[in-house]
Amino acid sequence: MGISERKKRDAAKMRSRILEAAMQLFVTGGYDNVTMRSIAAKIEYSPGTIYLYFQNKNDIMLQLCYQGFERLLAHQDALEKIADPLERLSVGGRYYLAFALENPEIYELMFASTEVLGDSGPDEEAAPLKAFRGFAKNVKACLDAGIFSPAEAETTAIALWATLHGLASLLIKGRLRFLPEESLNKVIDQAFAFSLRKRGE
Amino acid sequence: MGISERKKRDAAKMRSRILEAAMQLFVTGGYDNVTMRSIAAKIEYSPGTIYLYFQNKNDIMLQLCYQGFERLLAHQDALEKIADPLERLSVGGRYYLAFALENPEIYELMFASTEVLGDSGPDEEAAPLKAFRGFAKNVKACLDAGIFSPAEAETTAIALWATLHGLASLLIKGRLRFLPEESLNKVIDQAFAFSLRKRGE
Amino acid sequence: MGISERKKRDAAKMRSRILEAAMQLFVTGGYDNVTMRSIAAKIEYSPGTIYLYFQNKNDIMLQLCYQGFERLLAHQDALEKIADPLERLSVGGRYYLAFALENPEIYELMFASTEVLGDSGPDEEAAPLKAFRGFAKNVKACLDAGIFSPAEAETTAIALWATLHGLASLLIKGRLRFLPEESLNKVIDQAFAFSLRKRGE
Amino acid sequence: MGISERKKRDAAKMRSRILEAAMQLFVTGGYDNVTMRSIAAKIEYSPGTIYLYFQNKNDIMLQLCYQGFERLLAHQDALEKIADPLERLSVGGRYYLAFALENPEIYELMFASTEVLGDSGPDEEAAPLKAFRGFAKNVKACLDAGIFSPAEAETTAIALWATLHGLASLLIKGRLRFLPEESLNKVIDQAFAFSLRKRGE
DNA sequence: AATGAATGAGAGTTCATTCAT
DNA sequence: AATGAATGAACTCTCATTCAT
Repeated sequence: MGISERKKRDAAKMRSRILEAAMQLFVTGGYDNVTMRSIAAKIEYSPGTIYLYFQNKNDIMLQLCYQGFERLLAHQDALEKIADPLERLSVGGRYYLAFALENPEIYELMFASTEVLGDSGPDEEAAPLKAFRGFAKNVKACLDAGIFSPAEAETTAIALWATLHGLASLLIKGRLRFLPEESLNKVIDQAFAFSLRKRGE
Repeated sequence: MGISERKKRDAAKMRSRILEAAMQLFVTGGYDNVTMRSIAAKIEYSPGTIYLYFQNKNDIMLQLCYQGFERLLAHQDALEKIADPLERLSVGGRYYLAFALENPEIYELMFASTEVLGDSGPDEEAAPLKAFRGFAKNVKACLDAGIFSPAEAETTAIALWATLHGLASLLIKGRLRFLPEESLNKVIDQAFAFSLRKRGE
Repeated sequence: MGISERKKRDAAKMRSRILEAAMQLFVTGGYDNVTMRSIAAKIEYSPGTIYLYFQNKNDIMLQLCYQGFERLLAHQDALEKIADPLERLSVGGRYYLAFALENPEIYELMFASTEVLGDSGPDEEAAPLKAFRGFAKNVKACLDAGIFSPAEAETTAIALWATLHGLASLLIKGRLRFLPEESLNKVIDQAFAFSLRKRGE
Repeated sequence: MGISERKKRDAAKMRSRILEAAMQLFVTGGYDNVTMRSIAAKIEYSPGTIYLYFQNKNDIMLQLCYQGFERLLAHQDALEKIADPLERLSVGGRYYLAFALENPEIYELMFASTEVLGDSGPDEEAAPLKAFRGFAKNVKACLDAGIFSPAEAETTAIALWATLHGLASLLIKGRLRFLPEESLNKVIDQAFAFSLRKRGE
């Protein structure tokens, strides 16, 4: 029994190494930089070996995607300590944006690619959905606290999420580059604050 | 003169046919599905012929992109008739979303691709920027009318644009597929309305 | 009759323009820079037109080659004024080298290409042969003047020609680049002088 | 260990096969006749396979080039046995010429192509330079022995090398085809002898 | 005489993937 | 479990040349 467990552990380790290598390549040079060959070279195994641990290239990217969600969710969990719901939402949003801008490639993979997550059925969307649920919970708290006008929590959450995702996406793709560098952060902050504006503000 | 004009027309027609073919392929399977070969096959010409009308593959995608902007801007111009600024903004936003959802691939090309528009300098961003400026003008009108709290028009415009873009992007990429189909439209409407909520609403 | 003559003149002019354009392109960027398209563009005619005046690309290069020989022969003719045969040979050689280095591309075409002159029969070699004959005549004069040991003029001429051509070729192809730039000219001069050394020198 | 060695041998064999195929194609129809596809067809492998053994087409030609230099240098080494410096030079020269005429295409690649060796800096010219150095050493011996007039060894060596290269090049390119076939060899011999003529000869 | 649209063949190169060992 | 040689299909793009007009 010890043997089969060790084997399992070895296999998991190998998967990790492959994912780690893929991630580094991915961050460095984008999707096209991740070739099965280059991953193999990085972990010093042969290309064929990778296929013992992953079905194909897409499978690898998918796992990378899920890893990204896990990191994002871990961030979100840390928010629980913050008592004020609006503050929680605000800090969470900033986290989200920071994550996107620090890991633009991964973020793209997670939220803006069809290739990897594909047109999969609704059930496979578990990861993005889970991330959203956490977010939505915070929104609901704001509604309950009377910070936003009564509305469906989901609707409001979607609006806020869309704003965040939109900002992230526009920034990553350089579509806000017309803004002067120095005012960029301020504008982003204000834009997000505008979305969070309370009633009567 | 009749001859040269006919030739010009023929050439324009050919460009149209190529763009049309490229578009169809693009919509079907994304950027990678558009190969010079496949376009050629679709229009029943040899691959080389395409290079008589376009510099290279990127040129084609760029033109497709510009066509998209033209259509979008044309839509925007039609808004001028609407007197009420908030209504104008609201209708404009819905237009924008509808455009994105009706031409998802093109929309992606326009606002969410690095490949085609590239990492061009701020001055080359003319087309997306122009679209934004029209939008920003409407936002300013709302501010002037006291609908939103006094704030920098640009900031507010970016926030609203980001929301729209975020909604479009999430929808296109199927990230909101967890919503029941029948409530989708309502939710989107409400989400956008939330973003546009007036002071004290 | 006037008409047909004008037409002949026009045709000749056209051939000249094409050759001129081809030459410029050739000198600028080598053989690969001369495409039928580029020639056509330069003379502002369509590619097809060129085929009305030349059989094909090779034909053009061949004519360019012959032009080169004509220029070289013109140079040689100017030598007749020099009385001293060794001096004549020396000056001629320097001319030859200078021509090669000033027109490296053309020189290559003339003396170091199979593609253009091809494996043509001995009779088509008229031009290079003629150039050689002029050279050989000067060599013979040296022999007659007792400057070189008695030997067949042709043999001696070939030896000297080979040296010149070898120098030209090595220089053009950069195979003497290991020599310090400043001593290059001196070495070339001395090398050629060595070949021309008189008996007992 | 036996296995890895066999693999090494197999790989070396494969490289040889590719080079051999490339060489044959090269000799048949020059540089342009060597296409990756044609090599692949000749060795009955797929085009991609070649890239497992060589970086690209130029790499293959480069190796062919180096092989040529190795063979030439091997020839040169064999000269050491000859005591008389002039004789050594003479035999060496004949070797050189014979090599050039027996391997005209390779010779061209080695000494008269920019494409393969390129416009590399002076230090990359190692191979041609090395060949020249051996040659220059023999020339120096002749000078030391008083066979040629005192002069810089390098200058003299260049003069002689140029003659050899010139003869080789003119012959390869058929520029001496006007000579009657039967006297060709005699003339070449004499021409080279003329270049080697001693003082007072 | 001139056009210029069109072709067809082909170039080098890259890659995910497979499979005998 | 791991290899790594091999594939085959695909890619973008270029060019000399032709021919109906």
